[in-house]
Amino acid sequence: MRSERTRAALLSAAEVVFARDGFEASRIEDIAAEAGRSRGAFYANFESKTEVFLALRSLAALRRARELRELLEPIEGEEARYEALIQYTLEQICDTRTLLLQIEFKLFALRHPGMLKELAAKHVEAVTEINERELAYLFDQHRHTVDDKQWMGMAIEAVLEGFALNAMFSPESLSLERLETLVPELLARVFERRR
Amino acid sequence: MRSERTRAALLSAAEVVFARDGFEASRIEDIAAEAGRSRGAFYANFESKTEVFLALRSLAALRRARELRELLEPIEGEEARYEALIQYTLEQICDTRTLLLQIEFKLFALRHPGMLKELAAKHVEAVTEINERELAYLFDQHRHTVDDKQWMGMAIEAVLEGFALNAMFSPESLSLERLETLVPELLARVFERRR
Amino acid sequence: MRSERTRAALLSAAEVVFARDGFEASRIEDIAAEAGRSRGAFYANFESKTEVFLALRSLAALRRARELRELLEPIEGEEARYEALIQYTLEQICDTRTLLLQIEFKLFALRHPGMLKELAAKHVEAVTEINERELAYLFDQHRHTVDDKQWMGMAIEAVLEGFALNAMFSPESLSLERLETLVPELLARVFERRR
Amino acid sequence: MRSERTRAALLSAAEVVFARDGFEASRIEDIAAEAGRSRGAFYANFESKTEVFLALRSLAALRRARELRELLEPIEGEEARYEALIQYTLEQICDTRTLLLQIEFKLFALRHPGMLKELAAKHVEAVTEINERELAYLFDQHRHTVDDKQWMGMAIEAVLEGFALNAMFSPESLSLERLETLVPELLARVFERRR
DNA sequence: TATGAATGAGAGTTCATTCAT
DNA sequence: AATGAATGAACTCTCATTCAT
Repeated sequence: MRSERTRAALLSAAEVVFARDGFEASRIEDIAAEAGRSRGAFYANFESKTEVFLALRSLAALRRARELRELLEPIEGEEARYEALIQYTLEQICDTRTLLLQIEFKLFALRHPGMLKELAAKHVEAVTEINERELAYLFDQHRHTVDDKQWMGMAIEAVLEGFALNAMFSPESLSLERLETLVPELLARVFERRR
Repeated sequence: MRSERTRAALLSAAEVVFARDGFEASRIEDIAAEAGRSRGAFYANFESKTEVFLALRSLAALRRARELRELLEPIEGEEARYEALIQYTLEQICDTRTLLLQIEFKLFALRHPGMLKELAAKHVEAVTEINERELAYLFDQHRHTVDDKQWMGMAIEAVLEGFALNAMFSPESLSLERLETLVPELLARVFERRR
Repeated sequence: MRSERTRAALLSAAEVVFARDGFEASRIEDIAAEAGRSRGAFYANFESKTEVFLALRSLAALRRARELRELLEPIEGEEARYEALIQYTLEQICDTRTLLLQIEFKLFALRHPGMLKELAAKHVEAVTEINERELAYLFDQHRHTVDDKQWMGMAIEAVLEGFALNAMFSPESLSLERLETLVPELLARVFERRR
Repeated sequence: MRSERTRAALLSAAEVVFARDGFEASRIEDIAAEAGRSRGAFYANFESKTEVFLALRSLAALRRARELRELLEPIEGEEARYEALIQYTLEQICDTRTLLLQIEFKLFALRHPGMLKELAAKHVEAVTEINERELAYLFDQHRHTVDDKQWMGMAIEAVLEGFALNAMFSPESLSLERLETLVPELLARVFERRR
């Protein structure tokens, strides 16, 4: 269907523009232009600026779940899987667009108290579900409760977002090499692993 | 002088409003109202929204340096000082307003490429200077270079900002108690300390 | 196309408002209202107040050239043509809107030194081109150089603008009848004609 | 008195600023600064922006009358006086500030219909009075009525203003030398003199 | 479904004017 | 009389959204 492709193009464009300019400063016109479409096409596919922004988040969660599954499924052995997971997480730090969008998303939620509870719940659920479904077998089932998985997921995001933001802000101080040794160490602490 | 008080009131109000609404969504009118002043008073004291925002950052850096000095000066013994420093840093995570403002500031810099280099340099310098002047004697002088102090400072900010943002976003997942044990552990890693 | 009509309506309205209120005192809102459109329609068609103002000038020059051609083409004989030209020029003095706009335009140029050179050059070129193309055959080709045509064109404008402004200011002192005898005499001097 | 000097300084500054920027675009702050005074000093001496602007006109008329008297009184012989008068008038074309201010004044009057009648009457009266008192004996008393003197005065202003404006706008087309031959010729026509 | 002209609320900013000092 | 901080109305311009096509 024509509109399916248009919708996808707009979402993709929105991702670029929101990450680049921030939610507030992003203009519908720029998103439409980035997608090679018109303002009208935007409003034929989405209710509002807010709607696309939030739609983007759901997609990102789905994408991450799929990526993780595809990555870990073929790997044998808990240790190897753990290594792959850490590696994947570390790589995420380079996906600045997604991380920036995620920071933006959380700031947005914070600034719209009416939506905060719902947005946070949905987000945490998505994160935890990934952990639960994709990663459950990585952990000693007795050591980690559902509750553990929740805060661990959020803690990983906290580390990723914090370092991504600051590395973008001052690549001189936080070089990629530094991150490559530092971030895995911190993540290991979160997972309560000794390396 | 009247204007001295007005300027201070406006800065204080700007801090509240910028943290609450974000830089882009903040309206001069709201800042003025929060300060009990008029829009005109704002423009008599500041060139633009951007100017106050950046002025706020300089003040925050100064404030942090002063606080740290006042905290550590009277404390005797390296270990006690380190404990106090970690404690102070942990407490900062509760100063959500300042942390939110700092995230906002870094996003702002990222989105104004023309200013990024300068803003980042100034910020890193401030952070490093704090480390240099206030914290130098805390560390084994031979183990840490100036370069170390730079990235360590930024890494601490990364951790603080990441966790502050996510704790605000989802206090259910990242409760204060959790942070109180987790964050010091991570900071210890950054300082390469065993606890 | 809708926008074609809107643009024309806005230009027409701008002419009225600029002449009535002056460039500086003219409000976009008034121009839009005069055209029966909204402020937004204005900015969809023009970059700024300045842009419309200058666009108006180009149009006026074109209009004048066309009017002159249409007037003089069908007339046979140099003397008859000269009479018609003087008549046309005299009639222009009643087109107070255009003259007021022209004064306003020259003041604008004077007060924007960065644009002055360019605006003046373009204006003089337009005036001279009219003289060159439409009026060349009216003059003894050996007596008038291109340079002559330049200053003559500007001198005519000087007389028209000066008298139009003062006649509007004080119609009691400078009545239309007075102008009808005085202005042609002065123009004759400019053209170095005896009547 | 202190305030006398302040008032004079402000008037003088206003002349500069109004001529340079036009009435609408002129800012009280600029006038005060040009006079080395504060906004408050301005409002201690004048009611409003409009008031100074109009006050300036009265002063200019007085100044011109005095200048003319001082110029012509010592000259013997009608012909010599006429020459001096023409010379004086021609020189006025170089006093662009005054002429610009005069154009601005007439435009202002035109755009404030409520004041137009009164302003025009006062202005024409001033011009005519100069002619009447200072210049009466220059003319053949039987040839020129009061009415004549009125329109002649205004016609001279029309020529001066028109040429001054256009010479400033495009000095390339209307050079000072050209004006020096052209303007006296036109003025002679106005005075119905053969040269 | 898609276009893009048009809307209009609302933003940042300016500045004539007021007023406490 | 003079200062200059403060006011607030009014301005230009932006942009999410609507709507005729």
